[in-house]
Amino acid sequence: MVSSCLAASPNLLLPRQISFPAPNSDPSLPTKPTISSPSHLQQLHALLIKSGSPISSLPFSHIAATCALSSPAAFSYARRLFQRSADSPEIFLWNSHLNTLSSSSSPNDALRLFARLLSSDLLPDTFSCSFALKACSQLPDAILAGKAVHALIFKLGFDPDVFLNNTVVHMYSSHGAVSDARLMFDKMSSRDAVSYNIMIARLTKEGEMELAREMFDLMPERSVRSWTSLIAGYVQWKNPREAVRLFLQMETAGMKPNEVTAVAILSACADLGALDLGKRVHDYARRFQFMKNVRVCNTLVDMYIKCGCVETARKVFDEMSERTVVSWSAMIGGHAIHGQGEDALELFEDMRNAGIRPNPITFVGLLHACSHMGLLEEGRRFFKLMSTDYSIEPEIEHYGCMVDLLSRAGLLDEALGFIRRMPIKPNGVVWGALLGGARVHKRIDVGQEALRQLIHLDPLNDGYFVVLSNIYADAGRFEDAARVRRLMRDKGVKKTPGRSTIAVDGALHEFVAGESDHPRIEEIYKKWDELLVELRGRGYAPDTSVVLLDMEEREKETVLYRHSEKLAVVFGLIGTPPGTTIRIMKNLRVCDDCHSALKLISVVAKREIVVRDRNRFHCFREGLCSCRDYW
DNA sequence: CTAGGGTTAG
Repeated sequence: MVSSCLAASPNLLLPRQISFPAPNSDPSLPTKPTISSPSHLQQLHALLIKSGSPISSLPFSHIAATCALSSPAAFSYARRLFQRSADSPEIFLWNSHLNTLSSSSSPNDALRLFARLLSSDLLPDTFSCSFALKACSQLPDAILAGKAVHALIFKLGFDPDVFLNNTVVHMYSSHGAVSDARLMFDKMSSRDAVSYNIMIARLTKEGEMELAREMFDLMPERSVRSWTSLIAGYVQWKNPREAVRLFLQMETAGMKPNEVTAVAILSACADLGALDLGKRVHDYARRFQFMKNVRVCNTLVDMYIKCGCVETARKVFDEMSERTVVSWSAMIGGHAIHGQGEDALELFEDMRNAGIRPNPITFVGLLHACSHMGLLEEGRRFFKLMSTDYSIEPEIEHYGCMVDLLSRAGLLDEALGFIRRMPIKPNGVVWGALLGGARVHKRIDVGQEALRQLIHLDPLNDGYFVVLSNIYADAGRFEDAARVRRLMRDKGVKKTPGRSTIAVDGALHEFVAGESDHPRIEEIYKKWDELLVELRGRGYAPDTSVVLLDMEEREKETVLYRHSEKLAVVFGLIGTPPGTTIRIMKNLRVCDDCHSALKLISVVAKREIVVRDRNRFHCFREGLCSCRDYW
């Protein structure tokens, strides 16, 4: 036995009230090949010797891994084996088991082994402690155990070790103890890039982007991971523009993006509809063999979907070597928002045949597909199927989809009954779906009820007031329409202006309804006037009922002609080569008048026009829209 | 033998 003057003491170094799980005290521990008596081990050991096997540390560690957590007798036998291994110090073997266990499915075992190490006559070294901390980081309730290890590290005098200190910072960070992590970070005698990266990652998760940025700017040397963490943070907190800016800076700084960077930046491209950059990242991913990474492909598929290129998305999807539930759900949802309900449903069959289990998000996609295409019975079937066949209980999103499905199909009373019977409290999305259906089917009564609820649930959302006001105006009840607008004004709710963006020659151009500060606005107006003549010739009549302002008919028309999506499309016509697809993004839903106009423009100008609005995609081509006017 | 970043809906 190794003797040491500290031999009896390590347990005393631990704060009294903190205890590690006692060996074998956890009955819920998964049964693993435990060795109940030393004799089994001895047989195994004898076999090794007889077969002339060189007693390397490999069989030793296997023996020890199985018996170290078994009966006390087996444990002490294992220890005797440890001590006889001549070529490496005993602590090395402990550590290698700790390593295995800390990254296993039950990191608790690592803590149990660590506790045994502490009650032995050996002292843990920096490696042992780092494995114990890793285990603590992975266990949801192990922050106290982590603090105990931290105390031990301090008392054993390991505190100048940067590597170990980083593990401590990460342990606190992984439990969301930001201030403890920060305290440790500040106290450390020296810090490296990893120390900063851990803090940046935590701060971005907390949404503290300014602090994260400060750390990033402060750190002496930034690694690919530093850049990637910050970029991913901006993406997560819906600042994709900043993410892209940082990504371009990163390239300038000569850093090489890796798979994780690609995922983050593709996600930003999806948000922005930045197809050009997305394509560039796709090329890059191909060049550096990123395409075998499922997550890269999933995000790429999503990027193409959100940039209006379903076909390309589907091509990437079809060529993937491996597909997870995320891949299938993304593609199903993609077909759905592009109005390809049948493809979505077919893909679900393929998914089942591939043996992939759908999750709640898969069903959001399927229900979306049904509501966008008016597939009433299929929608009802999926809604039932999710709980009966897959025991997935519908969440608020699923209820929202069902209300959308029913009310757009004209079953407004059923939709209302459905809402009243919902086991969870309906939210703004649910009532908003009902309101949308009420507009389509001109049901003033239902619209009024929906708005009554929405005023409480989502009081600052101007869209609802606008819709109800539209319903009134459409029915010729202009007084009521005006009353809703007054109500809106009294409540201090401002109408969100419509904004449409289009990328031309790599630059993003934004048009705001009614505004005229684009450098080529005169050209745009002129082109529109020419176009208008042709449109009228093909039966276009401005539908001024969508204009809620109090003004003369003539003025209303002008307002209508300055809708952001029209301006953007016209700019697309003069700013891009003939025959190329025009891609627009809009912050609100496309209005009825623009919808009819865009259909005609696709014929007159012989262009495909893809519009991503708040809800879905509209692809205008040869006078028709992919939504089949059901939206 | 030890540490850090990522995907689908709303």
